[in-house]
Amino acid sequence: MKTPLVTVDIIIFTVMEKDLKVLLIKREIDPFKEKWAMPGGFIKIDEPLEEAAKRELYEETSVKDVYLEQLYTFGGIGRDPRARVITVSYFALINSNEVKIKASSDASDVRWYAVKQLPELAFDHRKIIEYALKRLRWKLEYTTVAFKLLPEKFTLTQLQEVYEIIFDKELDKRNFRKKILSLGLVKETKETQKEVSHRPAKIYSFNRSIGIGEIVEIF
Amino acid sequence: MKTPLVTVDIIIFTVMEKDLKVLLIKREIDPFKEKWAMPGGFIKIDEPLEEAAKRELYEETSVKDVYLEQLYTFGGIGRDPRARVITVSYFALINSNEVKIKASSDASDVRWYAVKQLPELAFDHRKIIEYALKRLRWKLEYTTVAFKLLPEKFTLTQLQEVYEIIFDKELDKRNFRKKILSLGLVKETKETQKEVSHRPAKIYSFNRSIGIGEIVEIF
DNA sequence: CCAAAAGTGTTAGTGATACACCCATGT
DNA sequence: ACATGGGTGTATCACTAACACTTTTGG
Repeated sequence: MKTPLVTVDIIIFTVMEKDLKVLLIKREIDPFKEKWAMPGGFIKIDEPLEEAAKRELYEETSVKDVYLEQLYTFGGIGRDPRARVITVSYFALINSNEVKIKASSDASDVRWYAVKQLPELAFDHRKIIEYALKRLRWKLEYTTVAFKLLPEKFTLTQLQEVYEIIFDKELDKRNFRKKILSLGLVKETKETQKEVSHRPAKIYSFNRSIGIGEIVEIF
Repeated sequence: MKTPLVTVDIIIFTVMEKDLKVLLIKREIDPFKEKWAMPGGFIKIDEPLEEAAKRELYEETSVKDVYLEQLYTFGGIGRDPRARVITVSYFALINSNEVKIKASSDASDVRWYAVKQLPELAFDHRKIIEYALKRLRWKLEYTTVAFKLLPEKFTLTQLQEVYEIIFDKELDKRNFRKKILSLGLVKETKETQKEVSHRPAKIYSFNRSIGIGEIVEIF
């Protein structure tokens, strides 16, 4: 029986330099040579899907330890000019600290692009990124995944910036804090910001008694 | 290159006889001979995924014209004892009127089962149904899909019953009506219920200016 | 006139929004 | 002392939740 090929693709987001970014790789082979694409590739016959996604991400970008969830399976005919290929796409988040270490890990053909300034993309990857972006906004509104875009310890202003950047909208500082604190999502640490030329902010950490990705209506 | 096989499976829900039901088929061949399974099967090499889902559903159960959306892609190794099989599952809703015509369409080995009384299921289908049920509850809360479980014209009590059955929880009649009417989800028709031995209810229809499945916070 | 389900308003409480000033630190 | 971002409270409005009786029809 003829059966389609199966790939996984990973769309990984981070917040960096006050911008929402995705990690892309420049293709070195046809089809779509020289175009940019999300990390991904064919799955192995004895490999679970999510593991394949992690493996491809690590092989191609040296990025690991990310929040990962399945996004959608794209299976239109003609996605790939060579053959029928079905791709199971995964949605990943990583915090900007780890990114600094890993993004430049190999050649310069792996880059973080601001989602507002994407280059020409291979396959149907633009469509996939748009879909992922909707999911990301939804996830921020209704779950606690935002914390996966921040390091272990953060200030409330940093947290608010994550929301503002992704929603592309300013939020009221007082109301934001009231909401986050009343939901008990974070706990204070004893630390404060260092070496800032203004009043230092309190440092918080995520309240681990609430699961990351758990459904909590935030806005 | 070795590549997995790809199937689609459809989990179709309806509300019937004051119960939430799913359509299952008794398998006539191994593996899992005599066990019940969701409709589905291998996709064709030149067939879009969603079309494959519709085709399998129609071939196996004569059910068509359903609300259909992709649910999740299950790809664990060992799902199918014969080979590596990845299944793209679809989530479908149909209203109980159409069901009456079509459910008994062929042999008695196609049956609607109450989700609370499922028989022994093939493959990982129980897990898939549980996942679908969570999605269904979520969809009812945040979108307008409930209307896909009702005929074109319905009473508010019928609508409320759909919610009560799926949430497995009683709702306040006055508050429910206030909410539905204030969201403008329905419009009154000129008709009323006939041949009931009590005050006849007004008949409503879905307000088509709001898309089915559109996100609207209902509860 | 009885049974059955339809239909309808008010109140109290909770959460959302809008808004402006003082505080702590480094230079 | 000034510049910078950190941190805080209150009032209004909208929405939610709880709750019981009257209406219309058929039998």
